[in-house]
Amino acid sequence: MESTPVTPEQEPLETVERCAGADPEHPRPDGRDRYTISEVAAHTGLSAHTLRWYERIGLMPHVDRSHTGQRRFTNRDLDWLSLVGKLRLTGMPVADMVRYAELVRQGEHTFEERQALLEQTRRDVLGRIAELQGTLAVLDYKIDFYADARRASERAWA
Amino acid sequence: MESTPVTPEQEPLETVERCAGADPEHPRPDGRDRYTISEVAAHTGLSAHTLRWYERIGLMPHVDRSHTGQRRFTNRDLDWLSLVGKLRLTGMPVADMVRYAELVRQGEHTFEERQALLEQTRRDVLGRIAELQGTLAVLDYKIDFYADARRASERAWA
DNA sequence: TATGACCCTGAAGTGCACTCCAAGCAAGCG
DNA sequence: CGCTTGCTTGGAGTGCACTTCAGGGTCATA
Repeated sequence: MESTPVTPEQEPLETVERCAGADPEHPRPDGRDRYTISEVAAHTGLSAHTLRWYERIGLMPHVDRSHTGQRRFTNRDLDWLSLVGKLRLTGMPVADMVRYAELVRQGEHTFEERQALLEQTRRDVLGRIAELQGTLAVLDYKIDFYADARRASERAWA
Repeated sequence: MESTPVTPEQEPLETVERCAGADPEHPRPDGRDRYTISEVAAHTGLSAHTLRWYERIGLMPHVDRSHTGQRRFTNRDLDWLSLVGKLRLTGMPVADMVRYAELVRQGEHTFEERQALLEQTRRDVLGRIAELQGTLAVLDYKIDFYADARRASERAWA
């Protein structure tokens, strides 16, 4: 018995939060729009604990509740979590994601600041990729060294 | 007054630990071979605390001491730290670096395991780069969205 | 209606990689 | 000689991102 009917006019939360990060490997459980916390946990790979914690620290845009107070996540929440998952993969600290969530809550006049935040993140990601590629050079150098040394010592026994 | 003369025959520690990760941006302080902890901190960017901590957890191959018990790092230590720095950039956990350091201490018969460890690290780095590139797609998508939206709203005022 | 799986909360705990602290020794300088 | 600066130690503290706990309430099904 779910008391709260789906309010058709929720705050906008921008279509942009909807379409990015379509996730083909975890197909959304069919046509429903109200998921329990464990369903969302299974879908996102986050633990139920983590989902509650995200909500507490302001990283979720106000999750719906059933008449008895249990969380009921919507498809919009799933979309948001998919974006959060991507931002987490960038290495963005949680505090910055909370900041971004705040900006989204504040409406369209924060577009500029949101864009700036994502552009900074983009630069960080590019830098990190470059760093990692730098480590690959050293890794390859040393892997080759060990491979050569082992080949040489085998030849010595032949 | 440095008591311990530089023992010419130290344990091998393999030439490979010497040559990888030559660091052109922090030129080594000229021809010396005995550095204080703060010199090494300045050179590596690590704090003196961290250098002591590295030693305590077994991530350093036994650092030399002056007659009064102060640490005296050698060029070999600097080389090792430069490698450790690279491994740290890969995201390798400290525990794994300690494992690698143990293998180095144990001598040449651990070449195979060392190679395997670095190859696993290499795979991890490649995976991480792919992840990051995946996030770039989402970032670019959303940055474009905000840029377009802002351009559109500017046009609306014109 | 009873049972077992699921959900709720606030608070405390965990693991990682440092980072800082207190108390003390040692070297160089006026 | 005193002062400052730098080094030593063991142990405690920090920040982050969860994770677990204690002590309950709720839901579906037999």
